[in-house]
Amino acid sequence: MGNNEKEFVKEVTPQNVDFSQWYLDLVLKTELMDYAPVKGCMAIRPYGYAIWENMQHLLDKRIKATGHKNAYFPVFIPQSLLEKEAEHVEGFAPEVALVTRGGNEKLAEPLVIRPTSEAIICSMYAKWIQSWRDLPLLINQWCNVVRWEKNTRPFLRTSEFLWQEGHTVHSTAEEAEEEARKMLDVYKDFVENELAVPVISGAKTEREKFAGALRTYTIEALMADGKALQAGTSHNLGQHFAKGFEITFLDKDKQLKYAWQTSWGVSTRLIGAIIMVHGDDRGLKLPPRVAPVQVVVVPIITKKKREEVLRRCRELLGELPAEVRVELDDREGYSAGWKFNEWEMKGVPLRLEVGPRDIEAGGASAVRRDNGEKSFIRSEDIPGKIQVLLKDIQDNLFRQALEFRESNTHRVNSYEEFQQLLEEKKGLFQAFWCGDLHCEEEIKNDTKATIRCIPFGKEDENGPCLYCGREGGKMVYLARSY
RNA sequence: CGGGGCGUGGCGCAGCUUGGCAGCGCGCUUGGUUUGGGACCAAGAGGUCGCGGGUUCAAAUCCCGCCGCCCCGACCA
Repeated sequence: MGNNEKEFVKEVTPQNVDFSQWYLDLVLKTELMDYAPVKGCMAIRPYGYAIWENMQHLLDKRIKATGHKNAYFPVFIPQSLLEKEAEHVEGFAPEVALVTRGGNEKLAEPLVIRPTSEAIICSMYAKWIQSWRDLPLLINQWCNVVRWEKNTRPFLRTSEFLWQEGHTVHSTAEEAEEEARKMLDVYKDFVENELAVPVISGAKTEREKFAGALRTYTIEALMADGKALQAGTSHNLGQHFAKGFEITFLDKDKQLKYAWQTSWGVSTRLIGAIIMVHGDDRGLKLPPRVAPVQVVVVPIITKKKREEVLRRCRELLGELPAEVRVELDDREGYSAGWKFNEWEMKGVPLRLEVGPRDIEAGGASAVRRDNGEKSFIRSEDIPGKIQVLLKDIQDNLFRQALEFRESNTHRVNSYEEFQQLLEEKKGLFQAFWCGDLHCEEEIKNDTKATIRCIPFGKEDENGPCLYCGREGGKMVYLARSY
């Protein structure tokens, strides 16, 4: 190990110098993305897309395991459809992209490029649902959406992004509520166990909820710079859209009723979360479960032992369990040291070094990305040990992120204390809030911090409102956020 | 949309004040020597200086306009 971190990573700004620049340097240098010629749009490069594909696979399994089926709806939404739910159109109007021409002809009605698909999907659901027997209807879609953003950042906020959106219809309010909560739990399980990102789940305030929803639930994560990130949302839409789109069904009691709905989504933003939760000055640290390359084998080639080393490396690939994503870096012209730094920057969880000395000793050297620990593994132990190490790295990343979050969560009792700590320490803040919109807005105006969520399981804890001091306030988490 | 900063080979920058052959480092290509924490030598390739006007014998450099990107705010997955 060298004595100076900077020797290892060139051209990536250190986090403590400029976190934002660190992030931007990293996404470009590691070839996760590149800027495209359209404002706020990016090309997701193969290395970045591979992370998304792994995430898709793992989440899609969970979505299907909870009874949902995938489908696809059009990217174009007739403008009039978007306008059928008042709050919804008001919320999204400022950021819709509109198509007014098709070929050489002006369109009779402009088409909105979907910012989210409630409108187009509800218009279809209205046709598909007549009876209680048609319910629940549980559909998910993987697609792109477009929101004309002013302030964009790779993965965190882009004009176009990839996501999944679930849209379900139920016959009772209770069932819709249960669904919205269940899918939030699915997200929490997915994000914590696959991405190793700890999240706090809870409800959004009225002010922060989705345009058109009855209630919005959220999972919130804390980034390494002390800012919070909304990592996923699940909405109980109530009957708002059902009424706007005439989604009705004849119930068992022979009454015609409006249906109850939910929608829920996570996006490529989660890639940003992985970067900002786990990364360090040497680059990305990808959780093994979603890393495109879990193990990189780096041959230490010397002139005399060149063929022997390469042969042993190729053998090793065949000995590893088939499910391990492994890559042999046998590129010529790059020194071993250069490759070490490159793969560390790209966040590969585990590196196996195979050189003459390792072969001599009957094994390979393993180096973990999460903590830099180096160990020698005998050849016969490699297949089993690799799996153990990857599991341990995954767990360790989660543990470290959780510890970071806990040591950066502060309980505050006064507004002055809150404002002071917010400047000094950043992070998440626990406090009480009376529920008044006025207090919520004043806090935001004063501090730039928002109420991230009203956490589940803390309903019994009550106290004086952070802002107005009124007793009986609910426990909330506050933070500055992305 | 307001405030600030920046646009010069792929990347990072110098040159601009005081107009006069478009440079440096890294990367890239080829050949050779190397390879246990970002190797070395040699020979090469690569630029409408963000875009459009203007001033001038002459513009990366001066003037006007526009565009893009980044940072900080208002709005948001």
